[in-house]
Amino acid sequence: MLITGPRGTKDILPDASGNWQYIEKTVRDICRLYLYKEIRTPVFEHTELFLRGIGETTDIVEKEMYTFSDRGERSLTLRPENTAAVVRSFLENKLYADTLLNKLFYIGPMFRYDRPQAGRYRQFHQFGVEALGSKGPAIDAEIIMLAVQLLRTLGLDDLKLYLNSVGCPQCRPVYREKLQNFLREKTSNLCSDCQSRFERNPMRVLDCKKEKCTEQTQGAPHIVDCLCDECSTHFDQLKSLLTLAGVDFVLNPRLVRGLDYYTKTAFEIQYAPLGAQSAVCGGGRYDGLVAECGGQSTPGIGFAIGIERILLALEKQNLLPVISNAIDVYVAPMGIDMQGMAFKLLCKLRENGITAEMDFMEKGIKWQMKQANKYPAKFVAIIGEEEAAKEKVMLKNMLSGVQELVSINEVQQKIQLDMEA
RNA sequence: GUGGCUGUGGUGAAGCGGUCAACACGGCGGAUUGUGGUUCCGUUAUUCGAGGGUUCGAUCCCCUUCAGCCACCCCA
Repeated sequence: MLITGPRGTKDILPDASGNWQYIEKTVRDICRLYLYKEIRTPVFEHTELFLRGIGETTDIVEKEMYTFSDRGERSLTLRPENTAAVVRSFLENKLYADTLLNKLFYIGPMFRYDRPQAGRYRQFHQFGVEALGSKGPAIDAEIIMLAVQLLRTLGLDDLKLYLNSVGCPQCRPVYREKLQNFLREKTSNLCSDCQSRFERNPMRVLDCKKEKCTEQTQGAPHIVDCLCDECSTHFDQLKSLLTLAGVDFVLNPRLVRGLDYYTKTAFEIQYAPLGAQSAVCGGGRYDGLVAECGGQSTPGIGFAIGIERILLALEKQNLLPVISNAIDVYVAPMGIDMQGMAFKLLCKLRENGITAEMDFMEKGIKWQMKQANKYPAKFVAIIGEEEAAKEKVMLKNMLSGVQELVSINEVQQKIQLDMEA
């Protein structure tokens, strides 16, 4: 039996890597436009970072992390997300000393021990953005616009932007208690998951998709009605900024993020045709995270986009660019004796920036012509005994079928002339 | 982690107890040994995800296992 790749991992094969490069390039272009700079952090961190950053009772930490001890008995974890690591790096490298506002992005693999499904892998890739330093709503709006513009640039519409505010340490406990009071006598009617959520994280009950739970939560108090003045003003300002920017959004009072560090703004962008994996982008504000990681209290906001899911969406909509294998010249030696001359020509063409290929399989002219046609090649430079004797090449234009005998030095000129035309 | 469906060549797939394991694409060879895209011909699965069992006989039935997909959970 062959050794297979681990469950939930996927090879990005030659035919698909072009699609990844296309997305990565689009991401980088947009980030340049918004002046977000790339940060690259390690794929593993001290386990402690995620316990503190993401929250010990979150599903990610409780059951989805790849945690192991290294040979020095350190507990390490393959990053399940990258915000905590960016914050760690921000503090460790004192990025706050360089500028008041740090605008960063990352793109790379993340790891979660989940049950695999289409659009859900154990090693998956996220593009994410983090802005550290500003507490005002304008940066929230910018971040959301970046996500929206990226998805639009890729050609995706039919996207829904859901928005909510989850409050801050001032107002959230007040809301939490209100919600618990509302749910208290209904707990017996909730699903078993929600019964345990009632104590631990009552806000997640609102997020439950089970019909009986949704029924019970009809008329539940909304957090947006319980926000403190600061959070409420922030939320109102964000909404008006987004309206000014011309983006549609849907207020979703039930939207709760799964990571503990979120405060105030929470948002999610969904692409409905992906079914259960429709959440294509998720993010929000995390004003408490930097302090939680041991730094000076610094506000922050960010989001992450799942690249596999974007790819699925683009495939579904037929929005992926066609990647061409076209080449300028195929050099075809007729027989092994001509190989040296062919190779010399090949090298010369490439030195001059001409996309060229030759036969490495030592096949006949017929096979080589077929190959040339497959790429397709604009020209084939045929080198037979007769041509070789004269230090010349039979240059065939594959489109017109016209061929002429030219000297080795002329090949390049002929091709460049054609390329300009 | 729970439940369901699926697993046949490089790919897309028929077959569902005894077949030579269809067909299509692709690959390779030829017709056309100094010339491609069309056409035609030939060839391409000691084997049906892996392991075990039932049976005279298993791709087909049963069990185990692995993997993928779908829903839940969670999330990007």
